[in-house]
Amino acid sequence: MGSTESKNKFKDFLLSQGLKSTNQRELILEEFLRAGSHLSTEELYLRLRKKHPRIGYATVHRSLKLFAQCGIAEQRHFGDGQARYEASDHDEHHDHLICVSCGRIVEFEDPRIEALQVEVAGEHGFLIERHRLELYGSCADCSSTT
Amino acid sequence: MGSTESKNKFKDFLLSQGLKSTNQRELILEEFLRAGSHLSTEELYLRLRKKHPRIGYATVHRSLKLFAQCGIAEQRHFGDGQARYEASDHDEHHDHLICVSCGRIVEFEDPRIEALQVEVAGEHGFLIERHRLELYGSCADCSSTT
DNA sequence: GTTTAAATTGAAATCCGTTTTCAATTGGAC
DNA sequence: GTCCAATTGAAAACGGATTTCAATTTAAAC
Repeated sequence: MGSTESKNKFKDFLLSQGLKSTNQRELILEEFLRAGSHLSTEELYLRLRKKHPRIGYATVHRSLKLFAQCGIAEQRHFGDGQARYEASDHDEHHDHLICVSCGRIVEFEDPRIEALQVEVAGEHGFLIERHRLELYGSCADCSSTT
Repeated sequence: MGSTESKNKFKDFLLSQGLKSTNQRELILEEFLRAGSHLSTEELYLRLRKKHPRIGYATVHRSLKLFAQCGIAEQRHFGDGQARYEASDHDEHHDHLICVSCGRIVEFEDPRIEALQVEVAGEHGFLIERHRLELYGSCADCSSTT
């Protein structure tokens, strides 16, 4: 999903919900899209504050929740105790590789794993809605320097 | 890992770490092993308090952490914001199916998925230490009643 | 059994990320 | 411009996890 597309989708969402388009929401969305994925609320807030010191943490928090509701962002938890958000790309689902040493996060997808998940769930009578697959380990850089 | 085995392992662990074997720790471990898996600290604490009103939440919390350190328990997070603990079974790793409707948690394992994980990680230069795979959906009971 | 030093306990306080409150401000329909 | 509802930011509240600390218990030494 492109940057313009996300912005339009968000505007449509605001309209459809009777919500207002504000300067803060535009600034926050722009920085969110620019900043790359997997940012925590805190990180996005700090980035924004550099240029726009009058934006409050609560507004960043609320905006990220709106982005998630509207479908242009997704909330993730990688076990470090804080929520992270990434821009959605509805065409392609993906999972994550997380380097336990440097924190690098790499996205991947594998249809074979997805298929097996459905199969295994079926064997237990489950109908899958969503899943979470995270692989924790060392990335190439961190493995070589040990 | 049997109940007696876990108790012995915990005693050895306490000795090796210069920690003390106490009445509370024994009671908490017994209830933990009896209660079945995926309990939160709160849940275990409430169960214990029925028979032993003088046991404090902090002690339950600290004991669970010790169980995890010693290897007879593992901490899990299923996205409801609180940690859960399950008795370890070091022979057999497993993942989880979680029913989003009734909260039922079913364990499963699939070597084919595990193998693919290693393969995919390798393609990205990662060496996997551990992973987390959770499938969220409706269990048979909940699917049929809708 | 008594003494003693160190570990443990439980209640309460603290931490820390998330979420809510509320008075002041802003958006946008009219 | 007027008006009402939505929004904002600072601060407070929240909730689970963790720590503090004085009192207690453990178990090793005597």
